[in-house]
Amino acid sequence: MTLQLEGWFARRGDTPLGDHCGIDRTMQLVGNRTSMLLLREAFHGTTRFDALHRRVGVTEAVAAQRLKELVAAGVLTKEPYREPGQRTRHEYRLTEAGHALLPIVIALLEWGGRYTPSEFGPSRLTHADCGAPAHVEIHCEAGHAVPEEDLVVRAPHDR
Amino acid sequence: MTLQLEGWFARRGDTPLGDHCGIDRTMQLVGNRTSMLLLREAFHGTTRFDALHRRVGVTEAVAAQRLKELVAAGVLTKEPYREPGQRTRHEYRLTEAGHALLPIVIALLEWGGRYTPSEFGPSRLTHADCGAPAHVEIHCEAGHAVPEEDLVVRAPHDR
DNA sequence: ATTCTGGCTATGGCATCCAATAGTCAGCCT
DNA sequence: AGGCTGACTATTGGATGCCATAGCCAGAAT
Repeated sequence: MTLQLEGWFARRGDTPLGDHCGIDRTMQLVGNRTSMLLLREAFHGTTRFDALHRRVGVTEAVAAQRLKELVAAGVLTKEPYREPGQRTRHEYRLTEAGHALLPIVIALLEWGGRYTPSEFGPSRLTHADCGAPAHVEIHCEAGHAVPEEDLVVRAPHDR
Repeated sequence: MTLQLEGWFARRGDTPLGDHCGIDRTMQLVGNRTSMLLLREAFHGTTRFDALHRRVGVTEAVAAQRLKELVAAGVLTKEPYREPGQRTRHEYRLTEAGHALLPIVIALLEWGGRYTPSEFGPSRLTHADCGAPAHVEIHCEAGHAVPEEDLVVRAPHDR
């Protein structure tokens, strides 16, 4: 009913993992509501400060602060651009590391849609090519869907 | 380079989504470091208060508070049990909704392992049945892996 | 009867997150 | 020249998250 642990994960005592755990490090970087919602907007294609802060529904001060952190964390870039006849502005775009956050964002979206009540239904995810419903899943490189009890977590450099 | 939006998502102005967004609701329930780490331990099979608070590395007061919230959110249950010759204790176990958080937790783990520096390497995930490396992916029900640009997000009850 | 352990609760304080309000600055528009 | 807009910065204040320390209570062990 739970994961299978290997390496020293399996026989550790009560010592906390602390920064050795990727979950912890990820949560410290992007584990707050505003950052996740800003990332949602970035995945929706929103690039400008004004739209970002408005669509997330947060004050400008907070949006500016979180965006600065996300740029520092390397998940967004702030790049100058100019539309013809406009002055130079900046746009926020996902880096490769930022794009790699998609499974987290979609997993949050799916879980919320399924397990938290809302007067509106959940968003539906589909594959553009074939139209079939899409979901976040754990898959192995041999192509199998991996259920929780078949997932092995091996601690780094085994000892 | 971004998601494909359908329904009113595609043509909304600058109105914030607020609680209509599952990401937001999920973050409000479990979007903090301690809750995620407690969930990590739950997936590792840890059920007792003492072990949970020690292995997460958080004070008892905070652990008690977060566990209470997780139970209230319906992702953990607190059930009495007794070992022979021991007094009644309580164990914290994942509910079905709790187990459904696994993709979020694993996605956080994978991203942290790949994009945040650590003196130790990342944890390795494998499929117990075939031994192949495993990852969190977005898949459609027809069996295709869905890249970001082919993922369609349709707003609830299209209008 | 006293001690010990597991599982908490209580208190105080510091830090972070957020809202609300106000102000700044650059440059286009009139 | 003055106003407007986009993109911020600054300040105040409240709520939440966390730590550290201390205390409480039930029931087994002694």
